[in-house]
Amino acid sequence: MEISFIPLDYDYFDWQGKNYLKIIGRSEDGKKVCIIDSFQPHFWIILNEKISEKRIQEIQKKIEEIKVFCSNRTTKVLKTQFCTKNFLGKPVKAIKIFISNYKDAWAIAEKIDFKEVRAKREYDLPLITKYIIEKKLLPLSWNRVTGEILNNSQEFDGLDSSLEVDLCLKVKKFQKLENKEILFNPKILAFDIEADEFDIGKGEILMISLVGKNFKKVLTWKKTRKKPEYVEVFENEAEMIKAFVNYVKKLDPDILTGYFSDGFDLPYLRARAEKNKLRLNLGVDSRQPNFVRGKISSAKIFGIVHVDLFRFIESVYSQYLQSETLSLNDVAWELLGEKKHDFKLKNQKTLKEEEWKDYFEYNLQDSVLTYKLTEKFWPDMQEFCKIIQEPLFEITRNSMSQLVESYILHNLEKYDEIAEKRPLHDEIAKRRSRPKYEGAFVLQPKAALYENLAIFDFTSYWPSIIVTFNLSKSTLLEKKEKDSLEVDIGKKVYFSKKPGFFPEMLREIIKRRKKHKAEYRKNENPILKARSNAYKLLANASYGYQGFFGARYYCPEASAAATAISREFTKKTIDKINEKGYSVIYSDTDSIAFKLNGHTKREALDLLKEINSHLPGIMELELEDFYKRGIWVTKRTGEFGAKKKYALINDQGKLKIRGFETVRRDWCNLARNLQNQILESILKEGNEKKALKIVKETIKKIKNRDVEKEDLIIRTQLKKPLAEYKAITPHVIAAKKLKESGIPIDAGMLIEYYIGETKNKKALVRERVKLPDEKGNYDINYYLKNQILPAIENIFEVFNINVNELIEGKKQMKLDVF
DNA sequence: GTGCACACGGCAAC
DNA sequence: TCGGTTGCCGTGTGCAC
Repeated sequence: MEISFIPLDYDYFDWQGKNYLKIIGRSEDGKKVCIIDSFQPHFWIILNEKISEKRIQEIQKKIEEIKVFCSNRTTKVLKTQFCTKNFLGKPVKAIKIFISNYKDAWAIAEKIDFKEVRAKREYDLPLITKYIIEKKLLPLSWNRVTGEILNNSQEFDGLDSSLEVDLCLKVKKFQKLENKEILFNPKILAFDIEADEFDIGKGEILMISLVGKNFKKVLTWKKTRKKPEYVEVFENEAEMIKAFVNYVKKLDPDILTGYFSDGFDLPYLRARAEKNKLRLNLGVDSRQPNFVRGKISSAKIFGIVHVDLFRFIESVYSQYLQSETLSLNDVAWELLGEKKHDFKLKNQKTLKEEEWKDYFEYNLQDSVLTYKLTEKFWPDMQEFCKIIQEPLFEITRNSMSQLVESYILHNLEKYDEIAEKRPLHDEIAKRRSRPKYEGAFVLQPKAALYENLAIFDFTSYWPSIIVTFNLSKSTLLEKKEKDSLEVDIGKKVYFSKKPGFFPEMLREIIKRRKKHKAEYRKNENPILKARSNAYKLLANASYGYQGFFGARYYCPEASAAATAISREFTKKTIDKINEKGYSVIYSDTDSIAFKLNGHTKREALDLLKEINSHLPGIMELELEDFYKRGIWVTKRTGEFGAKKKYALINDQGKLKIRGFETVRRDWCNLARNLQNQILESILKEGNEKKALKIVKETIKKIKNRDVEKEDLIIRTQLKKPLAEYKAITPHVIAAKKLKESGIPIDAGMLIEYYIGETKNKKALVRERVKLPDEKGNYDINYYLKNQILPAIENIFEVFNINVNELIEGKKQMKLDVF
């Protein structure tokens, strides 16, 4: 039997003491297929260089006799092979050790104890990763698979008959179908639950919505007289949960998707199924979801890829979103232009008959949004999966640094490298306590309103430095060598000029990103965009990876060298721009803003060309944009210009605002909106007159108590459990108030409050905190002095105007007089 | 009691 | 365990005077 097959979900099992893979995917004609493949795992030991051939053979012979007994099985070494490989860029003598069961690789490695063994490696890779690297059955890629159909076979203890699939094949061989792009549209099913208690399992699940292509359903046990046609009513919670499982099985999706379903929906379903003595047998082998431990446990369902879209967005895309929170509502609004339905959750017992309809609608809409967002992110997930070569389940949950690491592991073969090991507990502790290294350069600006500006920035600064200067763990030298690169990072460090695999991989990533970006420009489709973007994200994360304490290829010297080199280039470039008759105003890391001083744009572009002709390697400076005006302000404390705070307007009238309160979510909308208007007015008009008028109107509005409460609410995130706070700040007080009113408080919650008026005018801010629902007058003085003033004071200072006087009314009187 | 410096905490820039 | 450092600024806190 021969089929075209695309792998979606990977799992493994033991049979007769050996490892087998069971991989679920689809055939070209849409059948759900499970293929079973054998796998002969191995790991490596690396030997000292001066070892004799005879001694190597002795060691091999002794290793081949090793056996371990654990968990009711015996695992043995099957064979060994002597090889010359590379490790951290250097040739090494190594022995490849094949074993019968990979789960015991660790135990076998522990039994190997010869003084000639320098290191043991690759016993700590996940089995599925190891399998994919070895056999190259890549996720989401089409393969021609030849095999034997298993139909009620005794082999593998009758595994095939327990699987709900159309076809089960025991693999003989397979081959990647190159140059054949069969379009694969996964069947997506989105779900969302509503429960009457927020704590997992504490209340009952009231309803479950399911949305697929041409499918919309809300399952409930609540009996209401009038209900929308998509609502299906069951006798009780247990029957509803059973129906949910049955629908999932019947609809047979490739992807079951939820929004924070790892942390809420699936754990809740599990808890309620247990309570009702039901099995949540969602897997194609009828297993229940497996909760893989982690900071948030990941719910894995065999044969259906459970995607928690929130986690993918959080780890991979959040930095590119404008949304102030990653709530479904905010993200859907930004990406789809749609919102959740307006519905204020309250206790179901007090819900009126007609309100249930709204509740059903609300529940359905959450699944609709999750479904649409998953469709929208599908190209991105797919491209990441293909590029990183890890299964979709892992891709959608791993952090960027893990994705970088997976990419490395799946590409080591080209360099004949043995993989480095993961750091263990003690090593991590040591790395975490390392002193910080110096970061990038930030130029102190002079506060003023400037006209006719340009900004240059370095293209992919960190990756281009790492590639150009060959900075990595494997190229770091112990001591100075002939023709090595010397970098001062507080002490002298040296890097080899012989290209290392990490910088070379990064070079390849950047090359591909360029290629796919060009392709996308010719043919704008979502797949090409996602592909180009995935390479970009991967390149950008590589700098952080080397400085990350959990990395296999951790190298703080490389990170510190990269920042040292960046400071040098940025400063040199600033000098050069100044020398050519321009005036540099500001610079942060990889960008430089300067005044044209009467030069034309053409001349500025010529300067850019000239600078580029002297930059080494793949380093490149590019034009970010030309700007009509820009404003920099002073810090509130001291008279120096503030860094990381500026606003610009380009020739097309588009604003670019950085660092100001306008873009910070922990300021009330009143202050943010006002500041935004002020900046826009000043940048557009070129003076402060109109802006001043807006300020006066706003102050009047505040004093007259005409401001809506929504605009006064301050939102601050609770970053850790309440009890851990040393400083009792206003948002901590607000969180305590919430808790007292019966709302569960968790780290990560965005706490909302406003500042109310009290008799004691000098009370601490935290003593004036009120929750949004609490009645009371807002504190006029607080909003004027602590919100409005800080937001605009420094902007007007540029024009020598004292806003404080305006607020207190002195100047206002004078102005009124004239 | 007031003024100051500093720690804590959150969030942004890159 | 689950990228990094730089920087701003409000609020709280402890100390000097």
